[in-house]
Amino acid sequence: MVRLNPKPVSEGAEKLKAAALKLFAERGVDGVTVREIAAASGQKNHAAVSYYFGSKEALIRELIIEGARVINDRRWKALNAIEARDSPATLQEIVDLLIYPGVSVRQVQDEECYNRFVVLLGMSHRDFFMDVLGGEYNSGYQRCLDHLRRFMTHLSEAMVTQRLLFIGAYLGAVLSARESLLADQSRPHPTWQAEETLQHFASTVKAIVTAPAEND
Amino acid sequence: MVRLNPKPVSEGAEKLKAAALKLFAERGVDGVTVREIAAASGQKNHAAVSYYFGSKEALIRELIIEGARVINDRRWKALNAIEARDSPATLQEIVDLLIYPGVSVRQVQDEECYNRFVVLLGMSHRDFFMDVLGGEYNSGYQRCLDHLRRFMTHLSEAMVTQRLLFIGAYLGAVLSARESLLADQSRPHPTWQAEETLQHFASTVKAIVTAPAEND
DNA sequence: TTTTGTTTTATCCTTTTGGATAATAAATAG
DNA sequence: CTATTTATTATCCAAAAGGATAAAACAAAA
Repeated sequence: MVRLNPKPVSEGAEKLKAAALKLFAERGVDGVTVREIAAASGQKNHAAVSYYFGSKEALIRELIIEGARVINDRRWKALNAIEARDSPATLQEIVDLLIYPGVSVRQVQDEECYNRFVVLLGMSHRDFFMDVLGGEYNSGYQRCLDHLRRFMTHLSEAMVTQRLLFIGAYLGAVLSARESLLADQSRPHPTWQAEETLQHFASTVKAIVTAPAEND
Repeated sequence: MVRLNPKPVSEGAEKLKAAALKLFAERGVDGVTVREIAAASGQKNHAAVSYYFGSKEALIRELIIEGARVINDRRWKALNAIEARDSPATLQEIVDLLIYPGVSVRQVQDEECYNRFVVLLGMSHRDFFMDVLGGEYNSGYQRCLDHLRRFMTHLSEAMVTQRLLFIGAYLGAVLSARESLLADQSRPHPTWQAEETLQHFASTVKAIVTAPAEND
């Protein structure tokens, strides 16, 4: 029977979401069938997706929102704390807030997938992705960008806009690449687990923010 | 009749390739059907893809190689000229060689698509993509990276490796984003056509290369 | 135990997919 | 002009797709 009020809080639904996120991150939503998702989650039948989520698209929608909400909440909490104190936010703090909330999005110790999933989806289904994300779940990111502007007063407004877009692309690309390397079992990538790698990345993001204008 | 020796040098094949590249760049190879490709190229029938290329996969293969060859040739020619002279390559020159050969890959004044196509494919079908690309068509890029190393003597070997990967991700992401913005007719993006934008981007790439180590 | 609600399983259905084939049309030899 | 190659078109096909349904298995409350 098709459920009128899908209740995704259950073990089966969670397994399904984890399996779907992993496969979507690896191959994109169009490269994965609901049959594969069901099989990867241990189900013998693909009707499980319809049962728990109504449709493949609804499942994708839920995965987007779930991760975005986690990341957004982390940014909001941290920014509220920073803004409540006396001293202004440092560049390091803001860059960290761009990077770290997007790491380990799912609390369970699954393989990290969310950034690859989101980057791939944002490229191949931009309209759908933007529609699902809405303005709501992106507000923490926007708050970070507002802070970043304070560190780019040496640039024209047009250049600031461009550079913020550069930074957004950089974030998604590197966090996705990191996930790919961590997921790659064929070769060991010891350093990519390390905290220093993310700090190294952060230092290059800061370099983009503070790079001079070069108006020649 | 099915051709034994497909000869893709023809007007029909070129139209097909242009249409396919555009669609693949927008939605990924799994999100586009051969029927859509044929229709977008003006063909009334999807058999055109089989006729000219043998299969959808063979068409994708050809698109990868064609663009990679163009980019690689540009890098080789420029690097040969630089290395033939007395003075060593400057950082600006090498960064330009990372960026500009990937711009306007198809000589015809089509919409630019190659970077989106390649980034999407590299994420969703990494093994296939790497297999098609082989070591051959990537040699110019590797030569650029070898030059870049000369400008990163302030970093440990592990950090250099990481930073080169950061740069690769950054290049693909920004050039892809640029293509998306240029293709977006819904809103005007005047500055993204401009040469200064690519130079602005180059200055941020240089900032990543030269950023200090921050070993604390 | 019986009843009720939830989850899994086994099928079924319609549409779409990539590919194949054969017939036709167009172009280019000879 | 005729013959032959090249290109297009109209169908056909088997496999795979997302989704729907109903029966069966399971769990929990009465």
